[in-house]
Amino acid sequence: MLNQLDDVFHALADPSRRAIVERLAEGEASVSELARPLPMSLPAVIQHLQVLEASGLVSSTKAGRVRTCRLDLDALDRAQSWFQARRADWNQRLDRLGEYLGGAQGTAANEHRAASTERQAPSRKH
Amino acid sequence: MLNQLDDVFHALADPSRRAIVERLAEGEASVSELARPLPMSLPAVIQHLQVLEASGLVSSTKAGRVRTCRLDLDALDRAQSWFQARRADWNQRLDRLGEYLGGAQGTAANEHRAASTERQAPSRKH
DNA sequence: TGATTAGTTAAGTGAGTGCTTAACCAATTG
DNA sequence: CAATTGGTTAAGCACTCACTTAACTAATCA
Repeated sequence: MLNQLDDVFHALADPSRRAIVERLAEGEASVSELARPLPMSLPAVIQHLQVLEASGLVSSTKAGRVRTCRLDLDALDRAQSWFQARRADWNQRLDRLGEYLGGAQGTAANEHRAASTERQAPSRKH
Repeated sequence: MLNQLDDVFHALADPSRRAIVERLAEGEASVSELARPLPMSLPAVIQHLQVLEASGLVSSTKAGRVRTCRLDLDALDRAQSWFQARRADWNQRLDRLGEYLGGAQGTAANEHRAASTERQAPSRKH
């Protein structure tokens, strides 16, 4: 269960898979709907979907002969929070640096500090 | 220049490279400082650094015989904004869905809407 | 000066990726 | 029923990846 981050980032490193995720961010879709805009065979798309499912970004259910795919927003948020953690580290270092340089507000270090340190709200109450 | 996203996500898909980025988020470091905690040969680390530099996440300069590496926070922010765009799509869809269902506030659709749609502040003034 | 330290280049290897085509199954339609 | 539609599996292939060892350069130190 640990380092799904490997799988998530690997999944997103492919432009076709990102296109699928972008499509699913606008709503559910069947396998062939997802395949239609992509310049490759159906089996290739299914393989991409398997990668996305393995990463946890996408889930799907089959009804009759059509499989419906949907995005797992929580998985997306979990990946995003890695970036936020890096930015938090960065800001913390700048804060310490600014303090060390003897300044209150308005020091050179604090000039470069960016705003968004806050975590996003949880996407589900459940 | 387009789809640096491929390169950035590919770079971050490797745990050793993420470890390097995490280290650099706390401040600059030399090649051997970055290599020390990693269970692999120095050339392997250098190859990872080349991947990170090619992605734009890391830059470096050489002074004497030591190369100092640093994180490019802007590149990190650019990658993060892809996630924010997906969440924005998602929320927009939920909004439309909620509207369609005839509700104002408090509809089932709006219940699931998460907070962070805003873009982060630019990290540099320039 | 010669030894050490910091980093780099080159070549090779085994495992994994992103596709393909061909064959196939199972639900739905005429 | 047979034909079509939606999806799946399997095998193969060119390419890339994450390492390795060995050999090397250049800056600094004793």
